[in-house]
Amino acid sequence: MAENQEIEKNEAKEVLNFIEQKVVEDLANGKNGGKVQTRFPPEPNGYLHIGHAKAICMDFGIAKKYNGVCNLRFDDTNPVKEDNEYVEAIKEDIKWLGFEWGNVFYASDYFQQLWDLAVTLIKEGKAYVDEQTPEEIAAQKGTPTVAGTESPYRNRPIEENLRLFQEMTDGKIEDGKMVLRAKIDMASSNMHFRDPIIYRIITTHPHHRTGWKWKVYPMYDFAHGQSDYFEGVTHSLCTLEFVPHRPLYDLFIDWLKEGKDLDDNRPRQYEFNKLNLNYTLMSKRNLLTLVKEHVVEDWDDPRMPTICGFRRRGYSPESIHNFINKIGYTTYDALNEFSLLESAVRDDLNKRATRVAAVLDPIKLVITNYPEGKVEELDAINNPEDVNSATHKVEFSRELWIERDDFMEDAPAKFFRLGPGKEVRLKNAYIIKCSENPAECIVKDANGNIVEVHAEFIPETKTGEANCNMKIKGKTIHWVSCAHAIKAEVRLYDRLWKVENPRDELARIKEEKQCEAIDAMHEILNPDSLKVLTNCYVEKYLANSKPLDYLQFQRIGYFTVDKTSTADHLVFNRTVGLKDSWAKEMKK
RNA sequence: UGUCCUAUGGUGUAAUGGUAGCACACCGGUUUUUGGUACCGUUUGACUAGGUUCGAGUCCUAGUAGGACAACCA
Repeated sequence: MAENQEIEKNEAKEVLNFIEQKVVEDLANGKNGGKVQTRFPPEPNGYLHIGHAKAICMDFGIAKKYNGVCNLRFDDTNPVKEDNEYVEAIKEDIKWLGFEWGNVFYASDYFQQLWDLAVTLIKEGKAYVDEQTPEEIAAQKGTPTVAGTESPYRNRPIEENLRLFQEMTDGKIEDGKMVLRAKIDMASSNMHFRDPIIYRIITTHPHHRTGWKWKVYPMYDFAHGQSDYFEGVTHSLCTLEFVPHRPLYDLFIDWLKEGKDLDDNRPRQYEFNKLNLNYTLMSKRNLLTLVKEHVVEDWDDPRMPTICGFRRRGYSPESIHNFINKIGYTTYDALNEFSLLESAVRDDLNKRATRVAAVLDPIKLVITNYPEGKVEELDAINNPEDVNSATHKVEFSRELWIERDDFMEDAPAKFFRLGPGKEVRLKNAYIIKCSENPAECIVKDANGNIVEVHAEFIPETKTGEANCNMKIKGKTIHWVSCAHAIKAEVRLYDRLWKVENPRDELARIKEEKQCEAIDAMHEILNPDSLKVLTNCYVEKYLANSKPLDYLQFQRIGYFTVDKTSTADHLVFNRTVGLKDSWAKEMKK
């Protein structure tokens, strides 16, 4: 009893990550009037990946848990790269993960406010129009260890700045000829303070929402923090690389408030570590390259680390949540093992996947003492993990397909499947036995390849009947009836990259060979990331399966139906293999 | 030769100055009509050196190692 209480106590003791602890603390102190508001701020220039899922679980999770609101805000300040296609895809992925946003906002909602502030800053002598080339500006920026130098345009008259910025806004200035810069400190140890560019001219691309209205667009750093402020965000959560941006956001808000009431409830930014997964390349830029260069089929290729890729691969949202919960949030730049994600998806799918029979590499098994033409309908449990599981029917007959791997002519001692003199149980059916004499149980073609296996069944061992629990040395193997099974295509996916840390490796190769990203990628791409099997047989029950159904091909792995699957041509994707201690044993 | 951040088993992560736990991975075993699942068990850890303290993984200092920051990207 005392022990049970102790266990309950331990379970009740919830571990809060450092950001949750801050939120709890703020709530306890009555900060922000007890309000919690977060936001998820993607740029609509690509699809969401599992790294975003970590941020989504944080942003939406905090709001949900502490009775707050999480808004979706598209940081759409660069019309050159952004598109509405991505807006819709991002919404779909967030919904699939199971989260609901409060409002949908866009940084472009604030273009006027931001522009007004820019004009105010010019009037206050805090911003100036620079006419130098990007190269000149970059050269003057200095380096992290060497102070920058001031632009010759830094101290031009306010009236002139005002006039030029207006001309930029009116589309009278060519793209790239001028920018608006904040006047801060060219010698700052924080590079972001070295007179950051806050507005640039873009006249050649329409914005996905504002069309051709604007000719000047705010830079991210001038839009992001203020957008949070405009919306009333209380906890502005982001990844570690934005730590040095935080003081800049704070400064802009000070300027916005004209120095008044600076000790306010402004958004407080907290930074956590982003997700790094081994054997996985995460950056949107690189993922875009894979799509554009047709290395993968599309953003939702099941080998992609995108949310839609994992979805098509057969991952459940819950498995992704569980994985994110397990890796946690810290300020340490970690590299997580992919096997942890795989264990999360196996764990979830074990509870929910429907068990079916599929033979991926078929060899014919003839039950020589089973009557020709006879068919029995047997019961197969959908999920043994579920005590209330339904069942479905499977047909048994004289000729079956079994897995080629499940028969060996000369087997090692620990091989408990079929072979001369060996007996196994056919799942949900009978115990069968091969003759001791290889000539009686093996049929070979002219090249010596085994093309058919013969065995006899023991009638009274039918599952559910008196002797069904008869002890035998062999294991239980799966099968499908030749006359009833459906031919199918099965796609076996494996990791896309050969190396554990493709990000670093890619950088190294590019540096060494001075080549393009795509060329470097080809050196570390796993040539076996996709194997298409076209000669597979699945049980008839699968004729009615639908894309994204969670399935377990018994003894093989978890699978789902691909979106390209049709009644005439079934296509299955392998989500993840079952743990295979036999394969491990064989490697020794 | 800057600023900021980080350092706990192989990997990731707990503890909030008081017995270093957990998960994954690994290895071994039990159960099993999935060589799956479940269950049990073994091995494995505080970057280094000082300091504060009755007591330091935790606080301080220095060193070491790693990361972030120099796009008219976000």
